[in-house]
Amino acid sequence: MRSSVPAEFPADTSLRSQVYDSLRDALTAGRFVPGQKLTLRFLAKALGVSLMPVREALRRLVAEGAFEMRPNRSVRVPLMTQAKILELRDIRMAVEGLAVGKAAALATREQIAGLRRIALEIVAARELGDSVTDRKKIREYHFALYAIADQPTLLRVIEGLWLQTGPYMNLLYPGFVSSPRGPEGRARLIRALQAHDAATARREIERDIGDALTYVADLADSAGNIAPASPIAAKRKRQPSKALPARPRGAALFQRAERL
Amino acid sequence: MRSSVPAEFPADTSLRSQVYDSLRDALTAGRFVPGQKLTLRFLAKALGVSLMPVREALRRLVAEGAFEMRPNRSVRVPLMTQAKILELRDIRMAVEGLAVGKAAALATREQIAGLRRIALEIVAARELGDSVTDRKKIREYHFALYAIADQPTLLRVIEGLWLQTGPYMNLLYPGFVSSPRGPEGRARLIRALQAHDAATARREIERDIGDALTYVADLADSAGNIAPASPIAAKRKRQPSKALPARPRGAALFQRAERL
DNA sequence: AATGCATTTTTGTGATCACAAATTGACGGT
DNA sequence: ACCGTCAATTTGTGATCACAAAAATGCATT
Repeated sequence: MRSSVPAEFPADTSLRSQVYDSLRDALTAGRFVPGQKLTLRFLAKALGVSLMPVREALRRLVAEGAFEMRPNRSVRVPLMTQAKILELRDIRMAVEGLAVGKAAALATREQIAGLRRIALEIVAARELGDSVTDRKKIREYHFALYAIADQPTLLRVIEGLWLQTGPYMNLLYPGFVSSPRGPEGRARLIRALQAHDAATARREIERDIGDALTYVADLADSAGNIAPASPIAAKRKRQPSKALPARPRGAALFQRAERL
Repeated sequence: MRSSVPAEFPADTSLRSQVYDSLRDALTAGRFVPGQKLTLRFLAKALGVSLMPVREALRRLVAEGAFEMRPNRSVRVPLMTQAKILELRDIRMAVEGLAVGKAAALATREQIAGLRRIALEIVAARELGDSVTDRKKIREYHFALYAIADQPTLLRVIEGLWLQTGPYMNLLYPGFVSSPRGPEGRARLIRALQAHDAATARREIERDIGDALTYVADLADSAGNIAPASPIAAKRKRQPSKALPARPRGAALFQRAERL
């Protein structure tokens, strides 16, 4: 009886994973300030749970590189540096390119049709200016694509990279999405999948990732980059705040996560 | 003043990280049986600590893919399947190839000299038949190489992949190391670094990883592969154990981690 | 005013406990 | 023998507490 698709997973109901989801969503939505220190008790109170679930969720996110643990044993939101974005760009191009190459060899007609449907939903959301569904569908498209490769370990690695890339992806809006290259690239990629042309498909996804993250990297200096390179520099008295171009306050960065 | 090497790190003294190290070492040394279920209380008693440090260490290892958590919320040692090894092979070729390509552009004379020294120590250990220092030096060589690329995020990803590959690497001994291609490959790679020839360096590391893990994958069927694809198959009565070539017992797999 | 020092508060860590879900084992019926 | 069923046990989860290290605060001295 049991179909290859397990119908429905039991879904983890533990408090720990709920807290994990909350923190992950808050992070990728950019609701934390880069460099912000996160204390267990603050998060526990904000989420209305005890320390334990927060401890475990936070530790997992640290292990996945979403947050970082200082030698002081305190956890903070990673700083946003141009170098890190470029690093993630190159890793993602390599790894997701690998996945797409394998997907090109295996893609079935149905899977390709599914991708095309999602691609249409993306342009629909974009025409409405609905950036939140836009992002959601972009993610859905990419992971549907990588799932075709049928490589669970590879997929895990990619998920980890997306988690680390997540906080930066807000910077794509609204400037980058106006570039009309996205839909064309997806169309070319889907055609390459149909033709089982692994090289072309791979080139397309690499260009996709490369363009987006290069754009984000160029913005990184002017945006949230508080980033002093050394902890020593951080001890310097606050500059008169005139040196930095007055951080874009509207850009949804706030000092204390008020409601997560 | 401050040199690029931070002299000495505070070093984490928490029980949690000690437990983490113990479990990681036991895993990569192959002291766990693939599929073995790990309970918190058993590990806590074996290591002489309470549940808490084991909980956190185990959770971290699960997040890193070293162990896997079943929907039942129990943790077990991942099964060893040929497909997974081939997956890890391809990912590692892509990612470590990327790192070496970057390293080739940056390698200094001193760094290259350091690599050559380690390469010599490898052949020395290998001549003595000392497989434990062999493995240690191989790891040291690879990570010294990747460190040249100076990409911390990339290095983290690679460490995660090595952690997942670790348990399989015992299978390289003693058969694979007798192949004399290793030293030659390292010599060619080092020459390519000197010439800043990124393409050649990359090709060499890919061949290194590819050869080793292809060899391991070929062994996977006959070795510890208990691996039924579906949990249903696992319920089948034990085969008369004649089908499998009597798992190499000397190879340090035992049912219960007696002392870790 | 700025700096050094002692005190207070905050924060992460590890231990212990209570509880519910899952696993195991025994038992009885078919 | 084969399987459901129920009880006993094991096991993960979350809460709470104690403690030590770290951070913040206050205060006195220069």
